[in-house]
Amino acid sequence: MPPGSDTWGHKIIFHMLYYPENIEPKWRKAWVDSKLYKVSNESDKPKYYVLDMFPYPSGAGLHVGHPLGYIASDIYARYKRLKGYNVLHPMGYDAFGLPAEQYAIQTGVHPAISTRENINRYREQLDNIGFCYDWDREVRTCDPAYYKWTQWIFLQLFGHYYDMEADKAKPVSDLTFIFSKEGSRGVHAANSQDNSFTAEEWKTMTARQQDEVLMNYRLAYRKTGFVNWCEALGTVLANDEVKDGVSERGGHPVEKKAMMQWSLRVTAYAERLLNDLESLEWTDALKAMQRNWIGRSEGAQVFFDILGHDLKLEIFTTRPDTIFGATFMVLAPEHDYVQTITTAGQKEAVNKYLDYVSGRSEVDRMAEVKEVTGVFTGAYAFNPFTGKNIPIWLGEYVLKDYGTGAIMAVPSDDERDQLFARKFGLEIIDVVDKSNYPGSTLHDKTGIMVNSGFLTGMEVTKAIREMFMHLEKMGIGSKKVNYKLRDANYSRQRYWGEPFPIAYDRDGVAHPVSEKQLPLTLPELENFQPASGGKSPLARAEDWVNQLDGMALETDTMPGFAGSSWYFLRYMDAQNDQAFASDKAIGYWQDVDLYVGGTEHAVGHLIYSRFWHKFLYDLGMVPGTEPFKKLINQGMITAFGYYAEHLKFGDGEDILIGNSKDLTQISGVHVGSPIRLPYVYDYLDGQNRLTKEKFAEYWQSEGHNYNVAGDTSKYHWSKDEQGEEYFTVNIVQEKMSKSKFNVQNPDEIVRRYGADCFRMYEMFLGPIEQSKPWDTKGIDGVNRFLRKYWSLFFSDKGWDVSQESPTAEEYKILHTAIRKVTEDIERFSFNTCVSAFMVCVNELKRLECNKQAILEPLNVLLAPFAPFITEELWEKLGHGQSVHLAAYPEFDEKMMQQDTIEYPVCVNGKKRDTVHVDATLTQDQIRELAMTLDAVRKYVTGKNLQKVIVVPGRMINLVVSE
RNA sequence: GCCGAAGUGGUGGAAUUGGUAGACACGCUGGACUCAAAAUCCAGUGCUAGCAAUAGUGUGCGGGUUCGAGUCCCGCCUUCGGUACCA
Repeated sequence: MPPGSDTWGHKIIFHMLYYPENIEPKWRKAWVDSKLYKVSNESDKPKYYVLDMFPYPSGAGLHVGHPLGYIASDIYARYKRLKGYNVLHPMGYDAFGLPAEQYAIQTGVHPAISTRENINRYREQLDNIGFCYDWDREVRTCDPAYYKWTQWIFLQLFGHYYDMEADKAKPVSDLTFIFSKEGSRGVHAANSQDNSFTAEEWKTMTARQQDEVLMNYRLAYRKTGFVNWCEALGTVLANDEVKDGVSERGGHPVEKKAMMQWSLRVTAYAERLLNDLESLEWTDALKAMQRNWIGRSEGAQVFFDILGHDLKLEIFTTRPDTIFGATFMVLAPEHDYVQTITTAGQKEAVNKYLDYVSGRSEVDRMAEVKEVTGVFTGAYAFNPFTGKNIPIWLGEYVLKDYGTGAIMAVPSDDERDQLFARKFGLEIIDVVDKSNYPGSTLHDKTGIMVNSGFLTGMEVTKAIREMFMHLEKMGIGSKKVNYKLRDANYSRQRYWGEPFPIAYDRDGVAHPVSEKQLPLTLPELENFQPASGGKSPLARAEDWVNQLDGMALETDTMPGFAGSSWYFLRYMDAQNDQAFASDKAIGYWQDVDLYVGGTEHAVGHLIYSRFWHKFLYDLGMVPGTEPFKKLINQGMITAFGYYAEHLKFGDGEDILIGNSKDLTQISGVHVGSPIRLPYVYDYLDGQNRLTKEKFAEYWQSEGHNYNVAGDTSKYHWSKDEQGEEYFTVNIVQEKMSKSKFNVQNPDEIVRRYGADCFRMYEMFLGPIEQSKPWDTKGIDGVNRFLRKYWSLFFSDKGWDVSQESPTAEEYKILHTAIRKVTEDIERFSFNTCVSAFMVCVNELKRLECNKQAILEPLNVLLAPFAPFITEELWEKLGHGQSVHLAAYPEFDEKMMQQDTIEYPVCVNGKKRDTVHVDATLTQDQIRELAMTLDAVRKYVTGKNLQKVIVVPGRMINLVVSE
């Protein structure tokens, strides 16, 4: 409807009605022109840093799930500004990543170009929503001016080792100095392999030998790691590109392949990462996830002799007390000793088993509980306590990177060991008597030792202590702390990531590229296919690789978490080309006060960032040991997915609609997956059935035929009593992603309802931390609210705001809202804030309140949620300065006083009546009053009144028995 | 498997410390205005029985603690996130 008249031709004053399209573009521009959201690094105000987890700019564009957290943090940032803080609230892009490279391989479009396009689109979409970001501080991890510093920090990691005594990182030059004075004896440092050498030996080593020794100590170091290798595709695959042991694309076999990889020694920081969790305002759930991820356990490192070899088998156990029950050993299939110790007779069986395991993912290996697998190596170890030779097996449930990759199996006291022993007929000796501890599980460290030599008769806890002493005395073991946390694999055989500032000489010794040469930029490439042997495409850019005289650059690139581990520091001083950020800027902003992002980053990103931050702290480059003081997780917005499952075909065999060849071709969907029917919702009947008739309509409709075939004659339809042919559609909630055709873009909503409505609707959907399905059904409610709010300021005459003094009731409504909204913002309950605004506006409307003394503070209260409408009304109220620079309204308790309180009257906990009670009455007076009520008499007559419970201000409960 | 979270009307959700279950919305039903529609406004709306007053029942399932349990305890079920190369 055009503004100015309605369809009857009646004149209306157009600004009396709320049209976001008349308001929002105007303020969007005005705020840019006036640099309203520009943040200074100098201010008398207290600082507050509100950070969003920056997005990966995918080709599907920003979807409605992204802004959920951004809107919440935007509201909080605006709220803090109104409260008088200098608020840093920046945004940027995590712009390196696999999808852009995949896209480049498919289309030939350079990742830099597609990424730039995606970023531009993201920016447009973000701008639409009215965020208060200071865009002058934007960062892009793929920008050389940014990744120069990612490379620089890597060089620091490369150039440092972890001194366990000082409990901090120190320069590798300190290490070489000590080695040349005292040899390895003088060093207590985190390392990959224990070495022992004298100062003399150190000095006589070749450069290459010294380099190998130092590599064991560096915080960024090289070691052999395993990758998912797909021979058919000639490339290394990410874990989520592998499904059931085959590549998701094409279904080719995938195996584990050993490659020399860079790693980061995050384990050196394990203890600090664990201990410092306490100081953080994170949810207990998140802290628990981090604790479990770090997985600290105290136990014993024990060495067993291997018969017929000059080798010691190192194992880690938390239950050294059960060593008398250790009847066999299990090694990870990838264990270094496997080839050495396997006997000729077992070679074939072992190789067959290794083949099987190489196609198994770690999740598969851990998740398999019903069926244990393993193979005997033919070798034996010696158990010095029982004096028996015990067989050494391989088993996939033992992982190479956890502990030492080998365990002593105690089948009596470990469930998996027990399953293993049962399956392969291995000996089981009971060593712990738990009969005194009914209800305790195998896992509990309780019971009395039996069949255990000198430990027999001891309590488990005492036996553990006793055994530690014994092992040390015998010189075959010691107390040790083990972490589940593993060093981070830091190499990717990809193009679209940060190049390593590392060059190898002819001996293969790694040298840092000089800082002056940073950034070491990516070469231009035409072809983004991996190079031969699964190497990064960079290996094909020979000129680039050999640009340093006599040296060859590393061709792998850094992983996604490199750039995202420190980006929050760059925002503090984003333009700096002398340092990653100036001391002054870091000194002012310190750390992130509030960090908002998804739980999916609970362990990965949040462990690595904390690790980098602690490292930079050790180097004196950041003032605190933790980057993120307070953190809240936003839930995911899911989409509804519609699936036709298990359709019957002709002979009764379970199949899908269409044929499998089409499916693979059209969407890459696996055969055997349920078939997706995008946007089918409108065609379903009440029981979620799609009838044959409706299917035809669905098929005709635009854009719906992603993976269904139009020829329905091949389908097997179910038939109901009326002869109606149909199949049932299952509705599930799932992640939004381009490949699922379920991405919902915010643009359309913003265009139709305005940004204010979109912002408030996203908040209104539910608690921020909960995942929930996207559905626009309820958006009209928020839209009506905004129109109603707008209408408070207008009457038939047009703009109509009164200067009258408000009544007590009006003040109470306002202050109820101020209290509720403020409390709820503080506890990040934004959905209930929106409800509180609705209640407030409903009540003011009922009173036809148009008084400035009420509407003005309310407008400021609403400004963080709906920045556009409030700015417009603020201007109309006669203010020359932005509402976003106003002062937050103060709550006044005096406005809340009430004469009577409404009490529910319950009998045995069930509500039977309500009563209004004078607010000044005491508890006893209320109790007496309750007895006189008709409703009470009815329930009490003829029964025993046991007692009357009065909870002041809350409720009255009568306890009655027969 | 392991770690973490969630489960409340037809739908999204509220109930902050153990104290009126279903706030606020959507949807639906009826009504007002209109030639009609849209928009707006008013009323009703957990379920079962009943004309009604009312009664019973009700927060994933099974137990328990309590005057009182969505909330606490024990045991399950289902869904979602992570599980180390998606970001």
